[in-house]
Amino acid sequence: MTNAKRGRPVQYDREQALERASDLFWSAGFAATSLDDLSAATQMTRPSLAGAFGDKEALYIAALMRYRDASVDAMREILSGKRSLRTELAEVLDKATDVYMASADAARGCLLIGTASVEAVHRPAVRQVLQESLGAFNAVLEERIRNAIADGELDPEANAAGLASVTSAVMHSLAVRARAGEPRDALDKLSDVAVDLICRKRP
Amino acid sequence: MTNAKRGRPVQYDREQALERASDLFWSAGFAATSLDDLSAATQMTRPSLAGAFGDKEALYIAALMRYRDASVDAMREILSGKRSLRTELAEVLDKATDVYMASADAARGCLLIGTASVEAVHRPAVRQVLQESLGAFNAVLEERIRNAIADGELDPEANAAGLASVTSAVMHSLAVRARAGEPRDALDKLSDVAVDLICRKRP
DNA sequence: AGAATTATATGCGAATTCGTATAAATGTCG
DNA sequence: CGACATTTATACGAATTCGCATATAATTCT
Repeated sequence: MTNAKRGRPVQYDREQALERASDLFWSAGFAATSLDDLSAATQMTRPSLAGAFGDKEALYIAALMRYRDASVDAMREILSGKRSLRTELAEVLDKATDVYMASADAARGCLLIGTASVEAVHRPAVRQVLQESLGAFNAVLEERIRNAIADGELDPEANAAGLASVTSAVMHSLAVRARAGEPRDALDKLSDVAVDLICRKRP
Repeated sequence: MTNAKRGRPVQYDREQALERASDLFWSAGFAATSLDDLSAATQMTRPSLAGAFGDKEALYIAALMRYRDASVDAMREILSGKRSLRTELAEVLDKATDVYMASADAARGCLLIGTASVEAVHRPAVRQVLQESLGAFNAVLEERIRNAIADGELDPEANAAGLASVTSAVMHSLAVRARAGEPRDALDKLSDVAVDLICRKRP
């Protein structure tokens, strides 16, 4: 038996192509990004794109998932539990804001919140990825908060799920506000207040 | 001198046209809504649309502003100060969620957050409307919270601007999560926790 | 009544857009 | 070296999309 790859070998780098595609989707959104744009950015012809990823929606979803996986990993790393919850949460929000405002031009916010939200209504597959992704971020937060309760940094009766949900809400808002053009210090103020509120013990 | 309107009178109702246009933009977003769609929904021909509103972006912006003005008014009405801050904030979030999930089909969230965010990056005019709108909602919240501090419902040292910002964040998140397909009770839980957190007095 | 003014109706045209069909290229296996 | 498998290159076609150009309708002013 033989097991080597038959046929002409692929010339593109799948990961790199996804990254370039993400860049376009991230700033212009799904609907305003054409296959020609994607073809030019990835250096792949349209038939190659189709062969590698399927149609435009499939490529978009692959880009969303890659973004989410990397982002969830980065968040989990920060929330290692080595430092206080307060410190780690502040860093999560700070680093998220870095990403949301990273572009040299207008801030692009979060790929998922900023661009998948629009498509979610008419594209069930996108909606599902978005929902699952929001849930994934939230789960990481909730687990870390649960540990903080167990460690006594938060009150024993604190509501881990609820506090995680509020923390998620702040991230969603940072993403929206970044894309709306709000300045960095406005976003930082929100983060500061939120961390204070979330980490404050009961009266 | 004469001052009556010359020429053929307009047949369309500007307000109604804007409402119908908003409906399309709200569910499909700006980029995925064509002028033909808008023409069909408003019962106006494309030249009439152009004459009445300008190009597609101008029509979109008019729809955004109309939506914002109505929404800010509704919010201001609820935050009249006749009841406790806690009660009024809970109603704001509850009524907002009603709107975000009103559609018979997939939830559409907030027209501004759900659809203007994507366009904001490449369309400065949209970005400005979005930013101003977020600010307008926030200002109404902040004023009401300031009153609650003066009335003693909140601590005298409470940070009105900060608490308003967090309340805004929760609304942004409700809008995003609605569009992501999250169920009503998940949104309500977030609202409940947030109101508790925001209205809780210091330890 | 007729001229002037403004709105609506119809339709054209240039440009995009997306998927695929066909042909050429580049590798492996016998 | 030749048959086969798979990717890339080129190009086509059908459908949209948007703005405008031209023609028609409805109203007011003289």
